[in-house]
Amino acid sequence: MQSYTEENYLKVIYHLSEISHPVQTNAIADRIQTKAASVTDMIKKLSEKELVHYVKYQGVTLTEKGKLTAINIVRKHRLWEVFLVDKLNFKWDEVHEVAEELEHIQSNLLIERLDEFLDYPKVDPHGDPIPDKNGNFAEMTFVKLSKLKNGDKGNITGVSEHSSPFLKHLEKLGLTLGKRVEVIDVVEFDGSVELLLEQEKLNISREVAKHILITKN
Amino acid sequence: MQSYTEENYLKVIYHLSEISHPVQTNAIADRIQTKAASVTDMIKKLSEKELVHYVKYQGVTLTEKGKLTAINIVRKHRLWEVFLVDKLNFKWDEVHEVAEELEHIQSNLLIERLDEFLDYPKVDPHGDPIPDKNGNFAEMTFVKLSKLKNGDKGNITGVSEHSSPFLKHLEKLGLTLGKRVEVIDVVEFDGSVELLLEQEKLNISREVAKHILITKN
DNA sequence: TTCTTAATTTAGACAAATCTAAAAATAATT
DNA sequence: AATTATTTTTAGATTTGTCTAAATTAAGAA
Ligand SMILES: [Mn+2]
Ligand SMILES: [Mn+2]
Ligand SMILES: [Mn+2]
Ligand SMILES: [Mn+2]
Repeated sequence: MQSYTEENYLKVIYHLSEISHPVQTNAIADRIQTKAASVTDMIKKLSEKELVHYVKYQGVTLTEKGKLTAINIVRKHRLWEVFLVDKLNFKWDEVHEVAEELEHIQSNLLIERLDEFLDYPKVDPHGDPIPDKNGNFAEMTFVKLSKLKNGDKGNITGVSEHSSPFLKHLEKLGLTLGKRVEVIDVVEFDGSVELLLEQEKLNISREVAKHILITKN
Repeated sequence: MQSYTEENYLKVIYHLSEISHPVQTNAIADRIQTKAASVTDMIKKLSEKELVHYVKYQGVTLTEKGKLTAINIVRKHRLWEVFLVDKLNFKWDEVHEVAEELEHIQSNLLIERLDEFLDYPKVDPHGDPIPDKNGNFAEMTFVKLSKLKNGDKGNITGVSEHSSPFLKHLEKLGLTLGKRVEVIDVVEFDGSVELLLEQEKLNISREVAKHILITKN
């Protein structure tokens, strides 16, 4: 059994592992809003417990045990987010903070029943895949909207930025999960994207386009 | 904002206040599974924050602020218990431990939405009243089954013991919330109670009868 | 390769919550 | 009222997670 804090470290290391191997001390410190010295202390503790593999001055990688623990926290986080949106009518920009707390509730029965109650959802409100109880993900294949060419079509199936301002912005533009879009033009000058959304023309900045994930078809 | 631990102390002091005024150090220590010395330390801290009124060697009472905080935790605890039973099919003896964790989740929006989702329940799975968001309880008027006389009739509307073995025992006997019972005889020898439950005769020990709460009618 | 900068770790301290053992205050008995 | 027993508080230590400041290592530039 891990503490609330240890769980947060494992989850952050898990997410950062998708970007760099091994995960560096400062990267963790930034994410967790703490100082590098604190991270080093915690890393040593996680290493003692064989949840991470640690090489001094190099960084950490999750052990199999650590990875499974982290994935389970991600599973809980995402299931709770689905619950908040589907059952309690939260907006997709309101769920993350609460899920950060709920993900630490310790009860396997609770999470299995919640999964069942939600009818075994495969993705969370931001399009992120929900691992099953064994830690297996359904493979997702999306591409950044900013990578699409003129004439490319597809559906919005995810976002790579979860901040409330960004999500609210998308909501206002009507760019929500499941919506079908077609790229009309990529403006050469600033990289902004002209697109067609339900018969309406729309222009979004390159910065926004980068964080919208599309499944082409 | 109070810590997880402070919240637990406030809740325990609140419950113990129904028994004794002021609440003594050892009573708290017993409930919270800690030592008297630790309780004294925490009491001082809560006193600093003006959540309790503390007189050395006498004990503590909740201030208005402390009482409201405690009631809010009780509200959350009981709403979560309703959720677990009504929506996730937990048994009434399985909810308490999980609710002990869920009650500390910090989000007013969450708890108001949960209340709405559950259709504003007035009592929890053990018959305990759920305070509204202002801390007001619906007045409950029940009497211990052990206090009933021959011929008295009423409905089971609560239990004063929440342990899993006790609740499972009641479940097995069919003595669940809402059931109508009639006292046929109170056995003089051991105080056990003969009662009628759905045309069936049933004998329960005095110890069990003490913890079943009845609304007479 | 040597110097400089950046990243990381160590050393020592601190706040929160707990504990044990000892001291002090209150309550109960003789 | 004096003695004994119980309850409560203090003193000092411990664990977890954090911090600042200083020392160390690694990486980058000249
Ligand atoms: Mn999230
Ligand atoms: Mn999400
Ligand atoms: Mn309970
Ligand atoms: Mn209850």
